[in-house]
Amino acid sequence: MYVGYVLDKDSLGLGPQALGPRPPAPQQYPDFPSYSHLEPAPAPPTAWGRPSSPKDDWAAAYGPGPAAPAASPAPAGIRALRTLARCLRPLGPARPPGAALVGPGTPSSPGAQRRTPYEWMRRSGGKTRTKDKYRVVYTDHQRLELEKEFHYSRYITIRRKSELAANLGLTERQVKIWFQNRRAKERKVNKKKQQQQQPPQPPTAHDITATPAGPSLGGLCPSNTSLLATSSPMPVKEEFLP
DNA sequence: TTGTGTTTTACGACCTCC
DNA sequence: GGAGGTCGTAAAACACAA
Repeated sequence: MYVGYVLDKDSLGLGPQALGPRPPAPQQYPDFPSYSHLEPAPAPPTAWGRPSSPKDDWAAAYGPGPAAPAASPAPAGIRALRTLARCLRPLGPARPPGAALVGPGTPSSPGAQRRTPYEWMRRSGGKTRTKDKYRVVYTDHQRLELEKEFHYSRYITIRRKSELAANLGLTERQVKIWFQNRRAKERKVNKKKQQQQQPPQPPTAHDITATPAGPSLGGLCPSNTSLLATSSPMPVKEEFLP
């Protein structure tokens, strides 16, 4: 997910606070003064319907019991919603807001949890990830919050990771991996952008030594550009400031 | 409906830092 | 040695053209 997606949320009524430098207001996190996006909203609609759990919960969550009910079977109007969302989202995500977040029978716990039962598949010779529900799809709310955090800082602190995981019903491992994937995605986008801007040239040492923290960010949309332009090279969380 | 391309989660391998 | 970084990749989820 990316800015375009977040902007989508804006267009859908989530408000401008969804992006950009966080206002200094409500100090929900004393050590994180500028962070205010975790409004006391209703519990995030996690795909698995429960708060973050220890890794050992996986087996229980994926156990023999019936899977969590579908978040919502795609209604007739969903198509139209998707089309609309796509129009609003140049680099749109795979799943638009409002669409079914998880399919029927979606496992109630993702990430590290699924490590346990599939261990034999991945480790042993015939490793395959083709057991039903190899991965979950994060909810819009989860992605939005992760995106906001990402736009605040490309690298999440341990403390924020904990908080975010708890608030979003994810594991810390999932948050960590999400950030890793998000950075990878950003690098990919930047690389693509760079290649489009300049004609093909043989790789130079500069290309090879480009640092992840510094590249021009925000090629995703105008608002993102302006947002990131103000945070060069990288925003620094207050807890890291002298 | 189906085939195909893209995006999103998740992992393993490997590296660096403390 | 453990945690977390990048990189490469697998596979599910999804969009869309044919």
